[in-house]
Amino acid sequence: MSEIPLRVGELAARAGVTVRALHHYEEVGLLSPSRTAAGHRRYDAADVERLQQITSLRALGLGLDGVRAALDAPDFDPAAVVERHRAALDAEAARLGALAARLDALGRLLRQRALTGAPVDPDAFLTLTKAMTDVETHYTPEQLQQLADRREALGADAIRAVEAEWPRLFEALGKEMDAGTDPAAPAVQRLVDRWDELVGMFTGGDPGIRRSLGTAVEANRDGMSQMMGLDPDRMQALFAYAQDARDAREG
Amino acid sequence: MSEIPLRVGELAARAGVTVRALHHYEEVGLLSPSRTAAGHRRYDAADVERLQQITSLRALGLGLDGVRAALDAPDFDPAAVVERHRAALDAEAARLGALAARLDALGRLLRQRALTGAPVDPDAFLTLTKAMTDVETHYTPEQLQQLADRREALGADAIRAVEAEWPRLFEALGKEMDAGTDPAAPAVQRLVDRWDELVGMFTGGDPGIRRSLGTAVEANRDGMSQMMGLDPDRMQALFAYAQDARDAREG
DNA sequence: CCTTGCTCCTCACGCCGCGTGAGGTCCGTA
DNA sequence: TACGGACCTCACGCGGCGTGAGGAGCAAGG
Repeated sequence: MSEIPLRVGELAARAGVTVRALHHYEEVGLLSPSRTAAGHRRYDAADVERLQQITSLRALGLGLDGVRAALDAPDFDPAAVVERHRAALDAEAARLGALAARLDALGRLLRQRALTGAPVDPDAFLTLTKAMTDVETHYTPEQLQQLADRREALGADAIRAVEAEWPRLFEALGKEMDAGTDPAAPAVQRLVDRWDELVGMFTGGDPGIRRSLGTAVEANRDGMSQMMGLDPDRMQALFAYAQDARDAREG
Repeated sequence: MSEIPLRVGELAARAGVTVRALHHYEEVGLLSPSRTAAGHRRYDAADVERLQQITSLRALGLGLDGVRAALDAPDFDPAAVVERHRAALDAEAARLGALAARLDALGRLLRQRALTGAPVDPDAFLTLTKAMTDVETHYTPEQLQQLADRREALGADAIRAVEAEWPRLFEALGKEMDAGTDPAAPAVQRLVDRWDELVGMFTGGDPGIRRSLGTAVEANRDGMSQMMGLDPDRMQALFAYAQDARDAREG
């Protein structure tokens, strides 16, 4: 525990910061050590303590301005600082969460295409990505939040199960359609019921979200078919067939 | 749906980006429109499409380098890009989470001091902050993660309840100590049992974490007493009294 | 044809928290 | 006195634009 003032390198090593950072703190007027005659910096005990405070506040994620405010302002409300900063953190976390959601969705789509053997070349990737961001524009921020909540509530396993089921469902329904089965037939009805059930898991039964989903599909058939790994025309036909089945059910 | 090439301002408005951004994309070689004789930029349909791809990829959180890689590299693996980027996002989220945990802990301490009427002047704030970061150095990253998990498992309400209980517990135990009650007395035993119970909620019963907590307290009595809103000497005395009670229980 | 008012152009600095040299000086020890 | 290491001061770089400054093009009205 030497009491003699420290030189930059020594202080840097002890405090776990770089020499450059110490220089920088001095440049911005955060920490101003005394100098020797030759101009070498000397950090005394007070400087060391101030540096510790600086690093502590920095560890909270405060910017150097915030640190200066906390250290130099005589009137400053710690609780308010913590709260404001916490709010900023939350906002940032939300932003990251949104990005993560997008990436996850994209990852799901890529996995799906891998499952169905669809090509995943760069072009498809770009189309897919664009389709995804397009779709987002059809939901309000609140709805997107609801969707995220819904996914979290369902859990990753359930989502993966649904992902795996979709292509099979499409294929099965496509076979019935190709075979010319009556949309009112029980086999078709079961498939379409399951379809609606899966969609229901996704929408959480919210009619607003359902409507938005509808308009999103309407507005971007090509993108949606990309997302489903189907040919646009075939998707169109499948949707119509499923709608016939629903009409037959109700009427 | 005009098919004529767009001017910067128009494209910017439609695509939801700024003119400066379009200039920038051109500077870094991402999007190079043709020019009129006078040097004004003209964006044709291909340029518009490329911009859409750029904004889509940017919306995933990719940097401009990443965007260029995705758009210009003929061989590039979408899944790998998504996965790598997702991993980076997770790391960032973890960093934010750590910050949030620190801020929450600090917020708890500030609330606690407000409860007990202890002063929350800037100095106390700084000491507190420093004590917190000091304490962290006594835990391994794994242990810190465990503690975070534990807090999440307990939930905010339980934590708040515990927070409110601590000062009362200290006060009650302090009264017994001041009154000279035998540490083996049932009243004291009950209080110390509750003490250990609360600590157990925090540590999750992990002996490693308990040891680290012990060394942290040992190493920084002043800081810890700050965190508890007690005088260091009184904290010391309370700890000794509680230990006497534990010894009496076992022996 | 000229003016007006808008859009466009090209520099070029600023931000945030340092990292990373380059080129030169000082310090402690042999 | 010589040497190796620690120190010094510039000064640019990063990422993704924001924000002027200062000037020229463009469509429409007078």
